[in-house]
Amino acid sequence: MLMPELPEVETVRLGLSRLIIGKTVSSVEHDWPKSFPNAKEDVDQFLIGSKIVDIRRRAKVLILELSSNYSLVVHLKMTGQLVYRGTENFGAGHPNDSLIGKLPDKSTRVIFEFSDKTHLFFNDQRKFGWVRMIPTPEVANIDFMKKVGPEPLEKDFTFRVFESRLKRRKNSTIKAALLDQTVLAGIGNIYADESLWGAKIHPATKVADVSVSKLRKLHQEIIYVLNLSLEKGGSTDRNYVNAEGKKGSYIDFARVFRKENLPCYRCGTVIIKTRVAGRGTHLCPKCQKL
DNA sequence: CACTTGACCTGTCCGC
DNA sequence: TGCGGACAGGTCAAGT
Repeated sequence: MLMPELPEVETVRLGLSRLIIGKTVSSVEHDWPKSFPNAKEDVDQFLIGSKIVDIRRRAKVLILELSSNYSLVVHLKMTGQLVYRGTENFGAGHPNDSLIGKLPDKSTRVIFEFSDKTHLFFNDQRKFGWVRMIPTPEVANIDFMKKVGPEPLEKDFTFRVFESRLKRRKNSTIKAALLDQTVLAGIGNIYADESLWGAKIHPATKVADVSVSKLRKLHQEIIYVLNLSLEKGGSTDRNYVNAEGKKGSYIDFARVFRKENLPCYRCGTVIIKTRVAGRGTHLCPKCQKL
């Protein structure tokens, strides 16, 4: 599956910003209620005929602001994709750097058509993701937005802030804490494993047992791996693609994620895969001791 | 309140 | 080849 985390969602945001800002929605089709739950009368009133005026991101959530003062709020969860197709390549085949062929396909849940006859497809194999319309001023009031932690790539994500947010999870494992979106925003399974390897911390270490020096290193590693991945257009593990349907390349630079049975880049010890916080977890048993 | 587990889904892979 | 079960892992609800 995919696992869109902060760098993947930000890559989609950048692509969509370039491709669809200023376009007017002319129609929408959807076949799975949970993928797009809004009532038809709201769609007709606040979506059809509205322009996309801005695209923002908070944590792993995308916010497509409409001229109607509503927003399309999108969570890709594990297998969601937002792919734009212009008229010139509508229904196009399968470029080498893409995972997507003709659209719509069997995982297409929502199709937005713009007034210039181009389309935005929301694909989601496992149907965990969703798109929903919310009045723009209310976006900040949804529960998730009120509870979500700081953005790790913003300047205000200092070590002090990180340390203070971790206090709420001092009895859980450091991996569970990194995955907790109320501690900090945007980390998922890939970047949790990658940053813990970088800081030489065993993922099952209790937060309270991680030394201050290792926490400092972890804070730096989180920022480092997220920036590196953003530079590489995110990670395509199985089916993440950007707004043009293209893959990201961070996975080629990954140091532990999906590296089980391969030598550790630092010490050559064989990387193992285990389970921590209910997730598949990759680590070097020599560099990352409990 | 802190923390863990199960549910939500579909597709793939592995062992028999 | 077919088939059952484990696994993939973001978030929320429900349970301890």
